[in-house]
Amino acid sequence: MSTTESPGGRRLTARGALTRARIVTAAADLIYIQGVGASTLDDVVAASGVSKSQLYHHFSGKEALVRAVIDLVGERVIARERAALGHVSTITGLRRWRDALVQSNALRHGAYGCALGSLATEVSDHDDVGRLALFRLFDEWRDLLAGVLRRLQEGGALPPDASIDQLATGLLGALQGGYMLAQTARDVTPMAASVDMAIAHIESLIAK
Amino acid sequence: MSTTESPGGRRLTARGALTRARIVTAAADLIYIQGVGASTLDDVVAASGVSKSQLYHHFSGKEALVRAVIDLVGERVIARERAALGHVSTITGLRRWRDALVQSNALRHGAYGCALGSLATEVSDHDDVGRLALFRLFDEWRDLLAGVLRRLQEGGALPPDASIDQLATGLLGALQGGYMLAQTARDVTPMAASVDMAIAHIESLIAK
DNA sequence: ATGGAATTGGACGGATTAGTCCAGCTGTCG
DNA sequence: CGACAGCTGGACTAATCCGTCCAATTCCAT
Repeated sequence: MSTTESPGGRRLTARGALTRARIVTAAADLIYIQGVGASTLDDVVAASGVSKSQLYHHFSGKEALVRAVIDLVGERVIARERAALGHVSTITGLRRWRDALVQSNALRHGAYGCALGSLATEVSDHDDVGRLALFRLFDEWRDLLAGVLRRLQEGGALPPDASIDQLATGLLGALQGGYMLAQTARDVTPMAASVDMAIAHIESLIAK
Repeated sequence: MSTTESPGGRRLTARGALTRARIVTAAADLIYIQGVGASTLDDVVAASGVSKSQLYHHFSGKEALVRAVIDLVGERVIARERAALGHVSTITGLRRWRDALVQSNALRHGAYGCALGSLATEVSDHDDVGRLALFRLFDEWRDLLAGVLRRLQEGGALPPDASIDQLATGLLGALQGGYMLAQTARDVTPMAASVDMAIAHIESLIAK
């Protein structure tokens, strides 16, 4: 499940695990703001307050570190989305989910985009292992959205012939595209418009 | 309109212009495939077959080159979209536009995503001038889509109270998000699903 | 044609970056 | 407690990358 390569069967003390975690969280923060390419290992060393050899003790190189960052960011996002979507079964709940994302993105005026999405565009064409990890994360996210839609369907709101998976993919796509447009505009508006369109479409399918 | 800084009032011979163009097109190709961060100036020099000093003769540095690439890629994309969308006034025409994009993306199995979109996520948080250029390009693209929707509206297909601009933004957002998911999945399917959802929504607004 | 500006070639330098090495410290387990 | 494996610190290297310099060549205006 995890792409992190914990070197073969090595022991890991509590202190080692803590150091490792400090490195990954510092790297994740840097990468979220600067991007993968602009974040150097020296940056990570400085930001995390560990030494170079510790970094190379825990990771075989930059690529391995980026993969660990993907895992961490993925866990964070999925945990957040699971909490937000896990029990939603109404259109109102879906709109609340939208509101939270829009508000959170508005705080930074659209900057940085989606932590997972930005990672995806920068990593996907360059590291196949990382790409696969991101693919699985997006799939998990899509599944959470599909769960909401399925509950809507089971509750009779959505017609039985509605293609849940395609709708969930479209919803996630609209969100991601909206993030990107908002990042470029430094304004949350296009992100809100994209998600709203997707939700409006789902609403339009609801039997009146 | 252009972000390219042609050094103050200098003359530019035909040969100079040709060299400049060779540099920018080579850089654009490299960046499309490798991304901005992974493309070095030495790469550009090697790929374009010009010398380092020529590059620095025509551009003040990497940032200026990237901005020129944004301009070039932007012109290409906008020209393509203008040709594809400029006179579309039916849902059928919109679907044909979708088919062309999906087919083209399918040829590369989703790889590389949208030339403009990938550029946007990598540049937006790092170079404000480049970000603004990209913002204007996306706005122009959105305008082309809005033109189609407006013609649909004027033809009576779309109701007069439909918010053309928000629909165009949603359509563009769905396309961009679809590109990103396709890039991560190395499969065009999620891109098709995203755009299809947006088009289906527009169709659902059509008065029956 | 001829002087000056535009253009070209490639070697070079300084800074940064990824990655190495090793000596010493710390924790764990018998 | 003692030995061994994990862990830490930071100096060090090799490579890469951005940017500079300058001499040689080509082009344009007069």
